[in-house]
Amino acid sequence: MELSNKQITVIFKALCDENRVQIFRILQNGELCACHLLEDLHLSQPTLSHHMKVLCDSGLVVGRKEGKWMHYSISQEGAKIAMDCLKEITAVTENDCECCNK
Amino acid sequence: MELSNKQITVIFKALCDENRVQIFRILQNGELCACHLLEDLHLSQPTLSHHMKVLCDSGLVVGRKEGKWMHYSISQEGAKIAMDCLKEITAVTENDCECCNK
DNA sequence: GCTACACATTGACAAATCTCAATGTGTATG
DNA sequence: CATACACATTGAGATTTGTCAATGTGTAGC
Repeated sequence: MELSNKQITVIFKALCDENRVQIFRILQNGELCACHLLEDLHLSQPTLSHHMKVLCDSGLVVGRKEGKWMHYSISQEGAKIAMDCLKEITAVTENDCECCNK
Repeated sequence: MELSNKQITVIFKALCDENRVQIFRILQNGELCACHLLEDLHLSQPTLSHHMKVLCDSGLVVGRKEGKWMHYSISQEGAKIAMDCLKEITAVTENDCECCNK
């Protein structure tokens, strides 16, 4: 699967904000609904909702609706895609540099 | 090694801009100096310099000065740290959710 | 249907980011 | 030392992002 540069930025934007990183740490204990996430974070409800959208767009988090509640959890499939993507984008072919004669 | 939320955001900011992702793709062929990177990108020299600073700050890219030239390359150590970090932050302990009785 | 609740969306503002022109810094070369 | 080159830094403008108050949407319970 070949991802575009744009798609890659969407994935890793999930980890470019301190509050979103903190959300990952909280979700590591398992699936949680938004109202419980809100208790652990110093954020307004609309701001949390915004961050959850960014996280879901990245594929690293998935939401599951159940009645009034939205349950969020870390996606292992999403994590694997991000992992593969990171591995692929940092892989090198170890060629020599044409401009430094090493 | 325990990274702070802030440190994690610095690492993954490297991959949050399309031009920077493209720089990774170019550097996959091996170390390159800034002037050659500039040839392959539709960016001004100051803008490239800005992006290279963001990349070096992330640890995913390292710069090596040689006379007038700065040679940039992907850091395998940095890549490993980012990989470990991604793995750690997306790991779950598989607890049940207290609010959905599943 | 009315009310309460959980969450999303909208709108507005502040802060951060991306970008480039201009300028600065350090290095080689004549 | 004067010039040219490679790159960094500064400053300014445009865009994007993070944030919250206000409002909208859908669901459950009475």
